[in-house]
Amino acid sequence: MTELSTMKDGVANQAEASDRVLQILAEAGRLFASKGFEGTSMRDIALACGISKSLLYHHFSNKDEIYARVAVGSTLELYLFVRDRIPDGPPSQKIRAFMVATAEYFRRYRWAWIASTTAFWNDPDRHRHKERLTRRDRFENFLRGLIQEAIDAGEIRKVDVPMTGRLILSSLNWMHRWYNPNKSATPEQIADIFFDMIFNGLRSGELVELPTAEPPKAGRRKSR
Amino acid sequence: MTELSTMKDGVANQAEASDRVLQILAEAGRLFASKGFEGTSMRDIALACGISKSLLYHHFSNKDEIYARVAVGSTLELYLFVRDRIPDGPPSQKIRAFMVATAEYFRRYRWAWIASTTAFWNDPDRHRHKERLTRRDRFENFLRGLIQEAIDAGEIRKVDVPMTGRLILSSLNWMHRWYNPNKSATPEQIADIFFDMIFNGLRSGELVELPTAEPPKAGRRKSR
DNA sequence: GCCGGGCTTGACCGATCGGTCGGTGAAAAC
DNA sequence: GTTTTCACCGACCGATCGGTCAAGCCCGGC
Repeated sequence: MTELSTMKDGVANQAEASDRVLQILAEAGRLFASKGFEGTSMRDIALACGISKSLLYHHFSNKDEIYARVAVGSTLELYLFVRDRIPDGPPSQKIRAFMVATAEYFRRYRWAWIASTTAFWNDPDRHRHKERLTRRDRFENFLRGLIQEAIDAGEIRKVDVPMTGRLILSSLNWMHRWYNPNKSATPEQIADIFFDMIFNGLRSGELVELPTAEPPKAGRRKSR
Repeated sequence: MTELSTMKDGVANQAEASDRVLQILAEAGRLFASKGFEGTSMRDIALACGISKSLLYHHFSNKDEIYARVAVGSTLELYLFVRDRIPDGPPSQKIRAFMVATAEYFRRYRWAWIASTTAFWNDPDRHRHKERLTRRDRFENFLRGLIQEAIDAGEIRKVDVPMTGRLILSSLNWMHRWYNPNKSATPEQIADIFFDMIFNGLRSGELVELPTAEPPKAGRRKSR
């Protein structure tokens, strides 16, 4: 039921869906995330929802559509979710906000996130696969824009932009494999730690402001 | 056939296996990696090998055993493979070597790597799951040891060791999702770039040697 | 009363799943 | 020359897969 409520208020294009549909999407997402698409049967989903298998076909035309609503339907939302949480300010802090917002999305829509980032990454459905890539590209290009912005502003050095984006996204995308909601920090805190490590580096040594650089931002390190 | 030869000379505990067994493991690994465990049928594997389905059961007792030989059987080897490629020298360079060696393993045993890091990550088989976790822990603890070593030597600042390990492994573990063998750099080169980003940081600014630090190592950045 | 229309169901379908079985043919062992 | 061994195959099994269908159930409007 917690899945249900968090999904309702977050994923915009599913706002008008009935409770039953939201329940099915929540349970299906959880199952897809834990057992994969092929490993999850329609009977499994029906059993988890406490309904008959036939009812699934009353609300959805087939298994693919359920998956599409779970995984594909929320990929666009990720971009919108994150974009709306980027504050005005120095570009490097926008990157930090990008990472924290992505982590928040992961925490709130965990099963949909896992299903969309792990299962079906080589989708046999050509059209849907293409659409997912388009949405994914929009999300990644947004990050690359922030990185380029930070380079232009002189806040980060002239690194390879796509490669930097991949490093940042890797740290976030892999989180679901080791994150334990009962232990350690929140996803947002973890994203903040990763930003610090990637931005400031692990290396010991004094950091000295460049004369041309903008005024110092929050969270700067002065070595140990 | 290339899969076959690379697998034969690399994965030690499969050295005595017949060509047919190696062929099955290679094709099965490729299929598991692209379609997942549940999404790959025994008929698929047999067809890919150009043999009958019955022959699979002549060489393996069941589908699980094939998966175990593909994924679990090579996880220990990853640790040994990487350990043997860590040179003597400054701890930070050991970390770099760790990343490069892991990337080399990824390049050479790509399908086994993908199968072991993606499919079946919540294994219904309790015993095998536990064994995989043990092997995985050994690999990760080895990295954490290197990180602690670098901290003790004063080469990297006092960061959270497990979290640092997760950041480094994330960058490597996610590589299979975007790496294109026909384009861009080799996995080893990518690992080197990631090490530079994580070790030196993205941040602009002059780095000044600490007086107590050891003599400079290769690859140091002197700002932009 | 009763009637129409969504929500819900169990029985059922053809296809495919992992796995088994008896048998073949050729080389190795005796 | 006979027997044993072994890689290999086609036919087949029960179970489960995704999906269909006709028929009930429930409930507000008449």
